[in-house]
Amino acid sequence: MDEKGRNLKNINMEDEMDLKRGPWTAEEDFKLMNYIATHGEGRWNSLSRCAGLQRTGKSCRLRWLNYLRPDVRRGNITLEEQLLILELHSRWGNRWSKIAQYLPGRTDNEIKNYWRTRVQKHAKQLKCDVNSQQFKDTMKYLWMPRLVERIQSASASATAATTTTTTTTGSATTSSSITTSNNQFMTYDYNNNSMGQQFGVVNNDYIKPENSNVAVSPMSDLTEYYSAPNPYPEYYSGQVGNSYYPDQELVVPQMLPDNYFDYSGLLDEDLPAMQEQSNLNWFENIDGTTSSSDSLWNIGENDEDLWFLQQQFNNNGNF
DNA sequence: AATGTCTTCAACCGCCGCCGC
DNA sequence: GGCGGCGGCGGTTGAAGACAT
Repeated sequence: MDEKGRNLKNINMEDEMDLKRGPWTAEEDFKLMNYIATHGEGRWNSLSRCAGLQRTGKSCRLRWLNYLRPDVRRGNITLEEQLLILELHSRWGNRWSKIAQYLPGRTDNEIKNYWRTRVQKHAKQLKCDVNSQQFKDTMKYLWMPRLVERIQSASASATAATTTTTTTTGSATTSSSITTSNNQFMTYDYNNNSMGQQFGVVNNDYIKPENSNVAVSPMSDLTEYYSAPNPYPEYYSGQVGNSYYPDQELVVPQMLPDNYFDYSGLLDEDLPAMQEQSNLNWFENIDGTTSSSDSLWNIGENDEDLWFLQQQFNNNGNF
């Protein structure tokens, strides 16, 4: 019986199938992990039977992919991840699995939950439809730039932070490049209020994305690579069993492979034309003063944020 | 402390596409 | 082409914990 009160729902059995539903027990988890460690994953229905689990194949698959996989990553969604989710959702909509491909260790289910609990909540509070153009603009012109600011703010206080802001005179292009501790990098174009195409993975010490005059050097700990405690850490550390990856210790990778991401599909060709540049000054407070980075709030996370969003939403609804 | 309400997220459901027969 | 099994995906649910009153 764990802290989540598992077993409580297991009283529901399908009459003729005798299949178990509800929360998984620790015993079931270990059966599933052991079986996959020995035989690998896939063929979920037969896997379930062979492993002695009275679960549907789907249930086994879901439990493995969303919870037991050694590389699954839980915990708070970081600012960078929030930014990425907002950006990718603006491109692809509710294609959670596709979005999840670009957030290593995050599951489609988790991203979907994040969207529903955080993003949709604010749409509701703003009394507008989450799919409305107005709310999309709010995200694009308010939420995302603020996130970028907050990321920069965090990086400014971090040792050896390398977030870079650059201004190109003449074209008035202002952009920011952010490199995260797990080697993701992304750029944000304030002119277009878009992350554009320039995000991917840093493969070496320095990177200068194409079409950008921003040189980015690696940074340390812009965001802590959050590695939530695995439910069965001793299992994956090799103390209990280690046959899933026979040749190596099972640990949650702290550094992802250089080619972990495949951003090849991220083309902007099909994106709608960028909207006209916002007249808003992102760095200006309601009272006209300029925000210091330190005082920037985690947009969307508290009442103050909501008040600000509502003010901007009401006053600049046409952006 | 008790109760009610809200939030979170693991798990389920139904649909769809793919594949082998 | 039809059928059934399976895996994958997005939508939804509901229990448990957090928070408010």
